[in-house]
Amino acid sequence: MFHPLRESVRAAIQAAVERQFGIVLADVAVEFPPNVALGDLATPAAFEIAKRLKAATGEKRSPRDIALALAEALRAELRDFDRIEVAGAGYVNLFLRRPETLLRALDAPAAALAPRFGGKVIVEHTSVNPNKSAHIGHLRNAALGDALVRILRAAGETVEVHNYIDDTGAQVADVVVGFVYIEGKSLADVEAMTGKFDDACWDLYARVGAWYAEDESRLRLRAETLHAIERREGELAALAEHIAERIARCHLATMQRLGIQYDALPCESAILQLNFWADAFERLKAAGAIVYETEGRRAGCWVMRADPEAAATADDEHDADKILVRSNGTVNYTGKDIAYHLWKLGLLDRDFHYRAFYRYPDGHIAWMGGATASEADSPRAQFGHGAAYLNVIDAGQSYAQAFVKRGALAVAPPSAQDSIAASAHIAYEKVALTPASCLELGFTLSEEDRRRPFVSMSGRKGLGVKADDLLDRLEGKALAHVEASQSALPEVERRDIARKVAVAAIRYFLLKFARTTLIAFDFADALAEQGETGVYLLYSLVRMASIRRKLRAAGLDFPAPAAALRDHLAQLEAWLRDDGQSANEFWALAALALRYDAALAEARETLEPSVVAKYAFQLAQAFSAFYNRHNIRHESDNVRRAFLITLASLVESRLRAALNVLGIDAPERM
RNA sequence: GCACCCGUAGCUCAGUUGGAUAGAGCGUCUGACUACGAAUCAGAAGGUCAUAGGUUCGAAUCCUGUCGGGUGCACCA
Repeated sequence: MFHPLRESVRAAIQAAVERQFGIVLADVAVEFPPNVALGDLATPAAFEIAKRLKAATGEKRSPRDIALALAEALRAELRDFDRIEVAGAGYVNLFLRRPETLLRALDAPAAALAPRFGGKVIVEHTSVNPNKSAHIGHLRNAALGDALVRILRAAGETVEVHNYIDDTGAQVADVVVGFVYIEGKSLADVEAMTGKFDDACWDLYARVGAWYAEDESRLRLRAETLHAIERREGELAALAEHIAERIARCHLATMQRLGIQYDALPCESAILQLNFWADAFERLKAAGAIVYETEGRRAGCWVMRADPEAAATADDEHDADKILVRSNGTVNYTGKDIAYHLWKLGLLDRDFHYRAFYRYPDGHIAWMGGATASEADSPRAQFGHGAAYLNVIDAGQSYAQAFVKRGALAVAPPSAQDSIAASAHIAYEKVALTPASCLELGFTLSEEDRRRPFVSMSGRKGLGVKADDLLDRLEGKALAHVEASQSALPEVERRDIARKVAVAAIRYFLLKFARTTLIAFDFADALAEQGETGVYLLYSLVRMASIRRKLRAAGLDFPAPAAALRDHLAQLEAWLRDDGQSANEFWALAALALRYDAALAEARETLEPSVVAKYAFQLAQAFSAFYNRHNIRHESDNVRRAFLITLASLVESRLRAALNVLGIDAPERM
């Protein structure tokens, strides 16, 4: 509710300022005061106006004087407010009509935002190399990406979710090498393997790393395997395909445990076979985005020029320009990535062939984008052609991602420039391990590593926290709680509750940090059930559910019918009024709940899910305090009880909406 | 060499486009359960916002320098 309100206040201020002072304020700060006793919205615009007036006309007018005039103008303009006051040196504070606002909000949706992107947004996330188990770092990527998808959808956007499968890379080749040259297995042997395949590959991949280190000439086998995979020849290629598909399925299953689904799984092998690059190459050349080097050490290469500023910083060691086509005529990774992104935006004439790869319990299908048409299973699958893309990729790829965007902008027609400009690399820092976590995992650390604040995970060393293992531990912990507190429930239900608690715990843990904050993973923190955790959030909703059950058992309504309150406006007014000393706790709670849409809007604007995570925790905290101070069930005054129920159900609806956007689902009990 | 990210309470982190008294969680200390479930709540102690300048009516936030930590700048993927 506060989002549109804020926008209308912003517009009113701009209009009033232009009319009264002849100043056009492009950005007007309309903020939430520190507490509701200072108003529901406030603007420090008078300070800015004073500065601009002085600069333009030399007229010196005090901010407070300007604020008084502005407040007067706003009073005539804005009708939702009870009063508009000037405070301090020049703040204009706006106070809502509390009873009316509360009653009106009961019928309103949690959020109603206008789409920001001009069409379908393609969000790519997860994109784990399909050669071993997913670990906690991959989980951060997926949790961020999925939350972003949910935020965008809640904000009215159309979203398509992609998970890129790099099925032809060195990492898959390494596992092939391990199976064939270390374990002496054939394709049939590998196909016959039972047990958790991704974990077997996890261990094998670490062994391959050590095996190469023993004798570096063995790296030749990787190169040979990579070539075989690229040519799609022989058993090595078939084995690679088997591994990649099987591990991709493992990853989808892991993510499914968290409730994360995908629409399309474009494969790198298809991009190569269908020769997306050929189209992209022509377009980039035609657009003048790349040039052919005829001299110097990069003679024979096609490169994308760095912008002039960056070019000036080039030295002997580092060129600023980016090579896309090597002197032997082959395209490199960045070039392929540009081609892939031109496809995402519908700027290539080629397309994948789709087959149903993974069916979710709810019937949703993840379509694999491959090179060959198969059966008739994909006639309606239509992917790509996005108006914009958002890539959830770790911050280490910022440099390459910048070139991808430049390539897309260079090729896109004028009509698509704006939406592509809105496309972005959603960069995030990785998850590292605290030295204590490494020791807990059974790894021995060097003296140097032991002293570091954190240690990077390494698939090659087998050092990392596997996603499924962590989820298992979380579920086990939650189950122990549930068995103690809900012993009457059947086991199926207890397990379902434990699963929901585990998902809430891990998702909140990964989303409460801002994207650019490096997470030093610590088992104690991740497994915590107290304090700022997903478990705490669930507990708030479980308490509401409990209240609802008790009230209904007593024949009372939850939520209370709004009609029960409409006839008692004076009473409501009294309950919601500040006491003169401090802000009113009821109104503070209601106003916080009504800021849900503002939090959602900010998260969408900044593409930062932690905004919603922090908001949800704050709201849950405020509700817990309210819960402890006021006993709803034992309230004997019918009207007051209806009032308390109304507040609780308002908080419940916004808290549930916030958790939904974070991918957290609350059980009825826990 | 250049670019990007980070430095805020003992620890882990938030901090609304520059605004009102810098906030949470954990940990420490003091209290509150025969319960609308204590996986909770109330309270206390704890900060020179790395550092030195600058801009501004106003700076944790913007600019510059310095220090410390991380990452990137391959004819690798």
